[in-house]
Amino acid sequence: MPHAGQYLASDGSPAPQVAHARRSGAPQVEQNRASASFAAPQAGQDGIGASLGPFRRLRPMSVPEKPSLDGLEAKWDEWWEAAGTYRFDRSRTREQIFAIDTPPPTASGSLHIGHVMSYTHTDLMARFKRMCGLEVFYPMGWDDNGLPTERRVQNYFGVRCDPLLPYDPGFDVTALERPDDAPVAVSRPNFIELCERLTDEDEKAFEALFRRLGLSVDWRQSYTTIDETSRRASQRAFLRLVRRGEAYTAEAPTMWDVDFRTAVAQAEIEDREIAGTYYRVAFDLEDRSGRIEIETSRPELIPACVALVVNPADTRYAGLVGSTVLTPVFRVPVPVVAHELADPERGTGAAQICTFGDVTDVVWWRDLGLPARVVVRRDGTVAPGRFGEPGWESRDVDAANAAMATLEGKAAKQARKQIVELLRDGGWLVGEPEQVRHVVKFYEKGDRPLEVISSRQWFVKTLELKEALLERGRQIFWHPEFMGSRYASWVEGLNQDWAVSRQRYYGPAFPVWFPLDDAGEPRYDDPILADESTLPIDPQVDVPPGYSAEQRGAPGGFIGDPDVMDTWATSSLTPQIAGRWEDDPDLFERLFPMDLRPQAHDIIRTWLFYTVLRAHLEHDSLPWTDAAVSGFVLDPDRKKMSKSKGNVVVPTEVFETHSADAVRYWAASARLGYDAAIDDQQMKVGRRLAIKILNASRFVLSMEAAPGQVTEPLDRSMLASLGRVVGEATQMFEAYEHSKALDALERFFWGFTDDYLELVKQRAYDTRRPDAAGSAIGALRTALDVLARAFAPFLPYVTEEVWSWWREGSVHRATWPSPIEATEPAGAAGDPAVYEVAAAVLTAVRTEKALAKVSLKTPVDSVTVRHTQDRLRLLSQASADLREAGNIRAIDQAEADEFSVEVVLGEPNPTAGPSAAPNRA
RNA sequence: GGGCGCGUAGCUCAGCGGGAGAGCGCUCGCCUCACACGCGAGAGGUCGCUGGUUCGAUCCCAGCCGCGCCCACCA
Repeated sequence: MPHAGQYLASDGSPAPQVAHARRSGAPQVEQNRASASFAAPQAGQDGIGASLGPFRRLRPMSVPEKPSLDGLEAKWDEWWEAAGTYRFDRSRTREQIFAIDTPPPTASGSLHIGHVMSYTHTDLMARFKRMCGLEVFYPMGWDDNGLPTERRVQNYFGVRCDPLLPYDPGFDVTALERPDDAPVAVSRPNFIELCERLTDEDEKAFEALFRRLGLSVDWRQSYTTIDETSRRASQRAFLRLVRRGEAYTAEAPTMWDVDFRTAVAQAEIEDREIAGTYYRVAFDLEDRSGRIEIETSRPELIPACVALVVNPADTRYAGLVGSTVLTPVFRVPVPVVAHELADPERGTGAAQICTFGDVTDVVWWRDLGLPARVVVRRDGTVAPGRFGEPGWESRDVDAANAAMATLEGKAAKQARKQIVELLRDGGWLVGEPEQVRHVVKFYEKGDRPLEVISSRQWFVKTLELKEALLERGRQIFWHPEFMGSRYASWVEGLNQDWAVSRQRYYGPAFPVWFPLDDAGEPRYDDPILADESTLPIDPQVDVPPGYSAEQRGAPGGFIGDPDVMDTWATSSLTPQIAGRWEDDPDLFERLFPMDLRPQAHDIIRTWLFYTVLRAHLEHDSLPWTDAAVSGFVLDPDRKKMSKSKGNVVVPTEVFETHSADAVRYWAASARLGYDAAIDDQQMKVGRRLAIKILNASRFVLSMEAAPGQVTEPLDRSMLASLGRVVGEATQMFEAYEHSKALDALERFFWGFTDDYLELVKQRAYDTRRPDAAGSAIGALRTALDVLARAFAPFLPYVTEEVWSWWREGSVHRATWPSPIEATEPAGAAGDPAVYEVAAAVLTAVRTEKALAKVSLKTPVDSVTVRHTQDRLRLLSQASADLREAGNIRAIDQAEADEFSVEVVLGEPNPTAGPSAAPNRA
């Protein structure tokens, strides 16, 4: 990792060696800032010499002979670090600061090209705001806690966490013996150490990649979601939720992943369509007067059936509501009940209510006050039969338990197969099972359908806040605007409070203990909360106030809450964490609420939503004013990239192939909110632009004549046009339309090199006319100065390089150009039309030459331009330049309504040869 | 089922009430003293479909078709 300290040690010089004598002094942020006030060369003086003073003495115009993109990234990354170019100055007040709530990428696995695009979008805005004079707070965070890391550690080291094991201080993972390849059990503290070790490596790799991308992050502000600050903030915020009654613990049915063995929240659930089977099953009425048939895809839950439900308006079942049926196989008497949610159109119109098959079951169970008979355990297997016990009534207890014995220990699929046999044998299976595809809920990271399992969890109240949260959403400035509707539809669809506890290991613990009663049973309704001043704490290690360590687990003593927080419980506090909430109130006050939340659209319902929720509850405010939402990166066939498809683009490879500036150019061409295809061609275009900037700058700076006052109408016209473009780009940037800002600038720039440079080239060389030459060079340098700054957010490396050839400090601390500044050197504003019409005629001349297949050097005997009087008058002001650029002997004008150009070519240049000459190498 | 977005040149996309555009790709040409990692030019489109509003519609309105995404208590 390039690092200022290391650099000093190895080089002995206080700043990186960048081949410029003027950089031999230690770069200072203050100096850079001072140079930011430097504007374009002033009219009437030597714009270069006057401004550069000491630089000119030391090294008059250091422009490389053969400019290249090679090596720029390493060189400037190092220099920016040493110079502290992107360091945040915390002495600024809130109004002077632009604070960004950077997304902390999951530090487990690898960064992909989607990160590259999204983070580039953020960096564009950071650089723009910084150049506009705002002090940008742009930290980086790493999201290292949570399941992805645990899973990766398990696979990487071949271990699994066993919380019952004691810590082994001498544990050496490299010496692990793994007979049978089975995972080795390690203690929770040892497991966490492994998590830290692995994420630490990833974080280094991530930083290297982001530095290469040229993110203008202040790396001193970095945090991780497992570090002490994050844990303290998470625990503090949680304690306050509990104290305010906004979080509570309860035993309740929750969505549960049987593989990870943890509760999951609504936000982490996704629907997947999978193959399934509908079975029609008969329930006998207790009075033997008939049967009620239901359809179910989960017959294995029949032992957990507590009622049948029909719609109250369904006449087919009207007389049956209130009667009792016996469940098949298990002969459990259950009532027939009515509920609005029962859909007469589905299946037979009657359904079994089980504890619990899905969320609807929970609703019915709650609304109707039904008992619970749970048969699925936390690992997803069927529990032993308990029929005959209280609450487990059966008309044939032995048969019921015998049936359960054949199901016990089986996972859903096997149990289903087994019970279908029992149903068939008993004559309860009606007709043939029907194969269907149906939608089932999955944990987004899981492989098996979710179960609904009752367990004790911590919840944050969200349902009662729907309206307030919708209003918060309306207060956010969304970029693009339509992303606000995603947030709204999510909030509207909330159906459960946020389950924030996870039965996992690698995350902030709940700063809570539970007292044990005399029987040693935890009193969950009476938690002992940690003191805020002691945070962060680990309730498994630390002892609650008023207790001694020996009382842990003993009757009358206490136990620590064994769970950890949902990863979003921490990352929903990124503004508070990065802003050192409560740890550094002075800093926090200067940052919060922040300005910008950048992110991708897939985590609106998680990260964005939860962040809004937390700020609402804790600060009664929005966490930031603006949300900039990037789209996804698709492969060239517009398919989503995934490892399984093998179409994943590795960021380091595209940097190697195209350069970081080129990759940024591609990313900047994509608008916020819209998906973008990975596009090699677009990166090549970006690379071409970067190289063109090098060459054009070199060309302009290598002209020997002294820059002078910009007096020529064509020069003034070009600057007027530039001023207009700068104004447009500024407006676009402010509207978060970076791609349009880039487009406007790029369009101007190519015209600048193709037309303007060609038009004034000869004059700029003309030593016999110093005023005319000086006007061209003055205009060229002003344009160069403005363009370097305007392109700086997009192409930080190449713009810094060309800036360094003749300017002091960093271009990234220079001021964003203003339209006035661009046109100022021309005195009064020029008329953009001179440039426009001259370029149009030049193009017409070129067209003739191209169609005649002759060299562009070919002389032109005469050109007749027909145009309106106005335009012809403007054209005359550039006709000398035009004649030189097109090698034209005479330009005639004729008034006409329609623009047209007549070109009479002269004799071809004898050395170049006409198109007929086959003199190819 | 509800919502959002998108359908414009081979590709990626801009435009949006009155001339259909850019870049790439393609074709042709040019070693023009910054750049051959370059320069110049050309060809190429009933602007998804159908109606409506308008003097006039790619652009506004309605409906339809197609694609993508988000949301939803589809037993």
